Amino acid sequence: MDRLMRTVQNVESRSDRRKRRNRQALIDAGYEVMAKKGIDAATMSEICELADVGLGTVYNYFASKDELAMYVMEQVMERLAQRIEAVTNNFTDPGQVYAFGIRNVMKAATTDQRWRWLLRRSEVIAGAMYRVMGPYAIRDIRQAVAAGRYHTEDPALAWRQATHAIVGFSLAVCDKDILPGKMDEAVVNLLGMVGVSRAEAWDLAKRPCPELPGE
Amino acid sequence: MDRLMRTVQNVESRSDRRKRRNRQALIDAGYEVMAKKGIDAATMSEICELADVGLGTVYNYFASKDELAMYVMEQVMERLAQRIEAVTNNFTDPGQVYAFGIRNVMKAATTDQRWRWLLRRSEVIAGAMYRVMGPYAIRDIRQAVAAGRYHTEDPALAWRQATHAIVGFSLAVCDKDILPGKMDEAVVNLLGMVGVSRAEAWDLAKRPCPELPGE
DNA sequence: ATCAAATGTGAATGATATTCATTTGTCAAC
DNA sequence: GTTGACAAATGAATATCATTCACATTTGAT
Repeated sequence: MDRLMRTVQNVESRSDRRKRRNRQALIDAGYEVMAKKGIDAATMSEICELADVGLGTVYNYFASKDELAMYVMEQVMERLAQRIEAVTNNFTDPGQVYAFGIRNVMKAATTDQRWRWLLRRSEVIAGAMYRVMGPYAIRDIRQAVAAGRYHTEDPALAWRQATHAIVGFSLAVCDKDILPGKMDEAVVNLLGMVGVSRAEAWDLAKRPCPELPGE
Repeated sequence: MDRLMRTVQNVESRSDRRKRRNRQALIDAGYEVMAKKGIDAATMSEICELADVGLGTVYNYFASKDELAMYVMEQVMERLAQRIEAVTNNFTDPGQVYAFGIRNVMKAATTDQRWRWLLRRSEVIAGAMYRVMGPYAIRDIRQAVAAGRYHTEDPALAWRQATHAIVGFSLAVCDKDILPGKMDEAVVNLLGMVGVSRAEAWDLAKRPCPELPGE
């Protein structure tokens, strides 16, 4: 009865709390270890050790190592999306919001040491980026289209392609196949994908870029 | 002495022939098995079995399973690139060559059952696509820029981003997250990335698409 | 025919994701 | 406060491969 009450009233029991703690601890530990050694080299042992749970426990929360990796990526994306959102909230030019967003995703991906290893599993990180940041990005594209700044029929499609292109660029920068200075042009290319003319895109990419709030 | 002669005269000895056969048999078997089960699920055992060589032999030719996978991908790309080249040779409109190329890469990636599993390792397939098809694609972009049809400062950068965007699109189609009918628009987006206006891009994407020669 | 070098071989190794039989913790009911 | 049934945690044991390596075979110059 009590349990039912809690469920109905959405009150968290002790075990619910522990479950939430464990789950989060595993994601955090996963992030820590995967960022340090890469997804493949990260062992479940080390992750469980760091999360301070038994080796078998992780499988009560995630079906596989890959699923854990996916949730790790999603958390990384969610946090970045919210930091970007905090800044673009005040923007007035609808064309600049998306442009600013992708600039910052690239900056994080190419600059932050912790991202580098995660990029090696492109399809996982691009998938997480699509799912988690998509709602923000697609909305931003849509608004810019409504304002007549962008021209694209299907913002979701453009975003899908953009996520992979962003990951590809970041990966190449990390591998030193592309100089980081190319970032502006990479942004211009991505803006071209949503129907912005080359000249306008360069204008957007060259504008000063406000700092993101700290983590 | 004889050996030296052969080397100098570029004549293949028996063992050279065997080596070439083995290497090729391993790549072919790798393609076969990886296409059937995916790169991760493909075992070296099964690949060696199919190639009819001992389990240890593969390591005389490739440093690791990942390196073998890379060569498998490169071969897939090389063959496709050459089939595309055979058709675009006769094109007169410099803007259409690259457009035709990416259309066909996407068609192969989304249609051919054998590609599907390979897409699951995006960064490997995108890397192979960049390296192997890059010389053709970058040349095509460059010529279209010279003709005033495309507008981009760095064709290599655009191609780098395009490879990942192509893989991302194809992956999403295989996962049924995007309808195959979206391909034209995906091509339009990619053309936007090389500075083609939306209207021109739609024109290019809608043109009839000659068939590729058979494999 | 003989030898040294190159190449092939697959049983053994090592690393680690995943499973599962047990133990431990939780909480509603009495 | 005790109990019992259920949920969750645990880590030793298992299973699966990639990779290695000691040895066998083939090659080709002499």
